[in-house]
Amino acid sequence: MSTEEKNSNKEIAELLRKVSAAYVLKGEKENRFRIIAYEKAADAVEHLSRELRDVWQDGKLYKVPGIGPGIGSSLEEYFKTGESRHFNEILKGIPESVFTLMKVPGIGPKRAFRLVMEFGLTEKETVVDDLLNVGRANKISSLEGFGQKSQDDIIEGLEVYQKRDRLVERMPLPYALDLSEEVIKYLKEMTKVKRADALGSLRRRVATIGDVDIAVVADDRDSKEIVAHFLKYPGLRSVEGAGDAKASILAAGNIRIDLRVQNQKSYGSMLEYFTGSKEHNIRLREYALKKGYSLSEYGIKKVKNVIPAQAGIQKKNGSPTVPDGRQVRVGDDKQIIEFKDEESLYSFLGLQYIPPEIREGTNEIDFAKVNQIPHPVELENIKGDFHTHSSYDLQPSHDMGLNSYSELVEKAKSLKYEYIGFSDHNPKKSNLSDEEIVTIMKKRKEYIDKTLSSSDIHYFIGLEVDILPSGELALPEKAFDYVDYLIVSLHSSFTMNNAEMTNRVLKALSYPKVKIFGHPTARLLGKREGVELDWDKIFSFAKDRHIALEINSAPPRLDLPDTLVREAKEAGVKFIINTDAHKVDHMDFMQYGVSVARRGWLTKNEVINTKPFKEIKNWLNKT
DNA sequence: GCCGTTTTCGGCCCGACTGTTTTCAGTCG
Repeated sequence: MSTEEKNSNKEIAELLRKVSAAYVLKGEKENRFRIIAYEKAADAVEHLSRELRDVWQDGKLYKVPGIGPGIGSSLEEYFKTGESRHFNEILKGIPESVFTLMKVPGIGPKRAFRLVMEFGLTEKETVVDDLLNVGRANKISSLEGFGQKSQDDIIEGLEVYQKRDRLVERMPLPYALDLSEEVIKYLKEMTKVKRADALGSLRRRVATIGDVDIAVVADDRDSKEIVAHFLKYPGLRSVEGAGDAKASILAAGNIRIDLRVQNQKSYGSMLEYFTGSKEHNIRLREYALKKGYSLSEYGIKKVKNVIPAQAGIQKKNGSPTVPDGRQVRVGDDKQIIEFKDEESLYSFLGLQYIPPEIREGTNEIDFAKVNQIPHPVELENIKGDFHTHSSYDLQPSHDMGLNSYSELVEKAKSLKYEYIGFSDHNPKKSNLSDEEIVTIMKKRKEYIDKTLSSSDIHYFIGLEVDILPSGELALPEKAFDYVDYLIVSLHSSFTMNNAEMTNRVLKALSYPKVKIFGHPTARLLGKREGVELDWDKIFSFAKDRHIALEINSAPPRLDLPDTLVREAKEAGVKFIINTDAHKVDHMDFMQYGVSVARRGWLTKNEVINTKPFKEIKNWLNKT
């Protein structure tokens, strides 16, 4: 994960943050908004779903929000020549070791610069150790503006950094959800806990989770007791910090868990605020400010002339209801308006309710203003699963499943599905002749049809076929007669360049009966980055040929990633949400794929396996 | 330095905590 290739988005975001920090050092006051601008640009680059360099080459650099003429021209120069004179000028005189120290908790740009300069710690490789030595020799506390406590905190921060350096992995969503449910269950052992929710990235169902945020509703007077209970959580490894109404601990695996206790009256604002994302909150506050409201985790304050939103506004706390469109002088009314749920908060601001999954600060607020937030697909809409692996032995190229076709069918029935598709891996090509493979496939079809002849659920016979490096399929075409559909996916040779990989995939998608592109980026969360593809080409091909992009629900995959899902949706592509189950229990993973779809703004209309059996048959026959 | 169904100029999110402080600076989420 620590790849910092030249011109990667990660590297560029880091560069922009360095420039931002440099402006802090040059003068935080006069550069205040420039600093924010660079930070915003860095965020935007970091969250981009494709390489900024490619965006630049497509001539769309200035379409990236946060990149304007100033930063943009510097970046162009950087792409062309490998450096930017402007960035160099700003960064001049700031040793690299300063930026290393800034990664230590509790050390920001100013302290980092000060410490590096005071003690001459210009070696980037050793600066953490060097500063630790200086601190242990009791030399920091005598600096002006530092004291004993500062020195202790810095030493502690350095030690944490050293330990945590290699452990900053984020965990896949499903594991974090399990952990949060366990903690919530533990908290609810106390009857004074009226309600507990997992917030933050967990509630937004982000594919990987850094730390677990949990909020609790309780009376104010009970909060201390609840915090104390939390600090006795059996999975606790250490206490990071604890106050009256909040605390954070490290659980096994160095997972940070934050707890906050709040009363019911203002819980809506709390939920919104700690659900985030940070970008969503900033945009929501900017939007509120334009309407004359200041937003915080406690509620809303009026700050100036108020033009209320169109939809009738009900003021809480006895404030007068303001008729539509009338401008009202509120003066210095500092009263805070509280919201017990999020619906009333968004509605107060004249916004449609925004589901947590899409609160990412893209353009959800613009959509909510005009009531255009689509109704997201739900788990209950799913009518079948097309990616399941059975224990039928067709000498497959990869892992077999653990359960029989009949058992998969039973599970599908228990999930109230209308249909199920079987997609074992293709027979291993290197061990078998084409004729042998055809025979195996024929026998398999006969076996399935015989075994399930009296089944009261519809089934489809499919196969998951490897895309060979050449783009050919690892299945002879004569065997296609024995399947209803094919899933094609990448299982090897992941490191081709973009153009080669794109051609490879397009060729694979051109074969008859190919209806699904399985786990399209082939990423493995925390282990392997996704492949490079020209997504525009893939999307338009898939759309024209009625090929569905898979959203693979398996916890380590969650692939296609949500940002690409949204782009594909805008390109008119259809999707299918599958589990890639290798045993019946895995079929319960469907909820995670649905979360990815929701984060990609999908409604059920764009998800093929929400359609009834008849439509599925039509789709399978479309070419 | 960026940005605009209230602006091409005049704005730019909000609050907590902590420490070294006589009113604030730095860091964090």
